[in-house]
Amino acid sequence: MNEDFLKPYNHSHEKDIYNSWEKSGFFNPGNLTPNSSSLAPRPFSIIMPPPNSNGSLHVGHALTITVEDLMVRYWRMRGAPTLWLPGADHAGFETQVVFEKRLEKEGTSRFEILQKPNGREELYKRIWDFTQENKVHMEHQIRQLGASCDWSKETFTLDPKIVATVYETFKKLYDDGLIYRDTRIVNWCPKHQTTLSDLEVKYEERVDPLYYVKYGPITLATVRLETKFGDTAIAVHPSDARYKDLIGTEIEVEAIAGKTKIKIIADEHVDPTFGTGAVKVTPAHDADDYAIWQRHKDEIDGPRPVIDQWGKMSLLAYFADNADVMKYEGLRIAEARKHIAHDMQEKGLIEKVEEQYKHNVALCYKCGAVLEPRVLPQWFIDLTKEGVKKIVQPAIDAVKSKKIQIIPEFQEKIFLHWMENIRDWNISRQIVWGIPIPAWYKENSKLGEREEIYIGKEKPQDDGWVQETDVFDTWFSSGQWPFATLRAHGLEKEFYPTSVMETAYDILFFWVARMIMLGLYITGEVPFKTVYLHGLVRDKDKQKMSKSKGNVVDPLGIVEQYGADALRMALLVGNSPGQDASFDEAKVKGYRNFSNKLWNIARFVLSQGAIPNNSSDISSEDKKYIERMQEVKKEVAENIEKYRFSQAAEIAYHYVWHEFADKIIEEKKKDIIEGDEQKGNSARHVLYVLLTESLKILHPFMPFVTEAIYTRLPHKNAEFLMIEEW
RNA sequence: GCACCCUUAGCUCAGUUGGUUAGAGCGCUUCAUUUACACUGAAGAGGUCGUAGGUUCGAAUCCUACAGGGUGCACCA
Repeated sequence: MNEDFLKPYNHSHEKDIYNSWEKSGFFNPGNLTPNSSSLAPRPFSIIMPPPNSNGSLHVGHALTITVEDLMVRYWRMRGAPTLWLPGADHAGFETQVVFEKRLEKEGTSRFEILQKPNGREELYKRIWDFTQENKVHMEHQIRQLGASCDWSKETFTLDPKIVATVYETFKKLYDDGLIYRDTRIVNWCPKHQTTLSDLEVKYEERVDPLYYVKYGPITLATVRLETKFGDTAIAVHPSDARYKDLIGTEIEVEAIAGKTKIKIIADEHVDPTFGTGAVKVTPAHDADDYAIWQRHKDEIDGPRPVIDQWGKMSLLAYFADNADVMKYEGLRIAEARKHIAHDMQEKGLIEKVEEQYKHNVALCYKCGAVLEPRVLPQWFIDLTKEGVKKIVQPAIDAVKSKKIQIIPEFQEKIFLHWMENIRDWNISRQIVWGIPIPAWYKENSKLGEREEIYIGKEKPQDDGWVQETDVFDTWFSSGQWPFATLRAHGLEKEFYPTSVMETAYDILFFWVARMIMLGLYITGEVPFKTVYLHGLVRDKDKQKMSKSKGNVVDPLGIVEQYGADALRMALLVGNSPGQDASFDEAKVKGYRNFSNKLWNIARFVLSQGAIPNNSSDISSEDKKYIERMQEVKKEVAENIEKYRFSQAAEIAYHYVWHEFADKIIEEKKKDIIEGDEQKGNSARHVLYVLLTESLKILHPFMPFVTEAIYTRLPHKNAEFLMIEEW
């Protein structure tokens, strides 16, 4: 036995194999020569979802890499010009949150740094360095998983060419009247001091007291006592008999602030069955109330903010002279609410309290802070203006007409439902880490008025222009990723639209929907023909992996222990699209054993003397074995092409272990030992053929061990199994 | 509130145009014992495919209702 063909199979040479692949240049489609199976090669391309450059890869990334590499290796062997373009995402808000945690540990904060002269530049530079470190680390990890992606095309979302494309898109949207800067009530995270899009809001059920507050002749129910200082009206349903006579009048109210007057208005959106059927209207701190004000602008005052950007009471503007109110100044919301409740109860202004009132609270999806709605000028993409469904409708049509196929199919309904109810997209973020919005405006407007705007990086000639300091929502740039990356490398013509977008279902709206909309808007074509959505990888007990639970599986630790091949198989088998999977190390171990099984098959077959071309004298029995193998190969190919990866992997696995190894080898062993020369040679031939074909069949799933064996074959068609003809 | 997904072996899950004895990994039982491979082989136990109806010659698979688990969207103070 060859000295380097030792048992058991040692996966520690995976790195060497990867290096030789990468050095060969065959990850780059420009270096591939079409093989004979590719009579009419259609390009196959995948843009890798760029991992966030703010940490390490998790098992979900490993699944992404596995599934994509499987397709890429398969199509490469089929002779298609195959491009897999890797990248990394600066991941604006998310990265800044991670970095701010680090600053917290250092005993400082982003706000402290921003106070310094050039603080913004310093902070940006530090986060830049942080992401570049992570990026290098992640690239290394992606290699360890065996990803046959074209590193020469690697792209970062902040590369100058990408930023230039993002600016062009923004300008075009603006020129088409699809971008506006306007004052709206938006989601504000008081911890991280930025607005968030509607998608970045998570709702959580909380139990809070519901206060029934006396407003003169009316009693109304509210949780948010502390916003009462920003009330500008009371609203009731127009047909509510209880309040009919009061509608349109001003009532006098005894309150903490002393005697005040407040107007009663009628609005269809008030539910007469809730509470007392009357609702206080606080346009500055509630989205619904803001909407009510917009419908009654002529009758009542607009937003009267009494809570500041840090979530503290800010009453100076309206109550400077009122000591009874000013004593709450600077208190946090929760604290203020308690004090106010106490004081109002003392004054007999609270009729009753429903202590166990269940309601949903809006939280920041990333840090869990309670969001405070605020009225602020922000940049929006108009996705709803009547007759301007320039962006949304083509995306809906593309999916409905199956120009884009979504796998699994049920996700299509979820996609369409969201798209059909889409709202305008707030793309401005008040953070430093991101692509600056290239705009200037004149600060001469009041709430609700449009101001003069100039789009461009350079300051306009005349005076009075203020530069925008907001940056884009990360998803605005990553939403352009397929065409932006291909353009940056001059590959749009050859590879756009891409073949498959493979990612987790939890970013269907965040990312996939935006890519479809922006891709169609800019290029007129879909960005990809198929969307394959994999499920989330949970831990052994079906729990979501998280650092705080301490159940995060490090995929690279698994790779070190069992090999990337084993991890890949474990992630693939039993995994179906759109369905969450749980990660079990025992399963990985099982497929590690399979690597060893394959290795030993090869050791045996090669030790018998490999006969590759035996044109004559193959027994009819052996011919059947080859035919059977061809069937299996076809089945595996069909399943891969239909995106049934689990099936494909299982068929390949079952064939190689339980048919080839367990049955055929045992049979042929007898022929070699007991049979005559002809029978023996026929057996040697069929074993060698089945071995080489098994290597091909398994290569997309288990690239390392198959390549390691291929290297040791006495007869080869190609330099690498990776570029063998399927 | 609306929608979607899941419910199959002890555990985690496959099972895609409805069709013979329902599969995989791990676990379990018995046997084999130095073999290409113990990271092994052979044999086996274990399933009313959530419940109740329906369609059909035939249902884990299609339809309806219900129950339990989960997710998304919306949200009325």
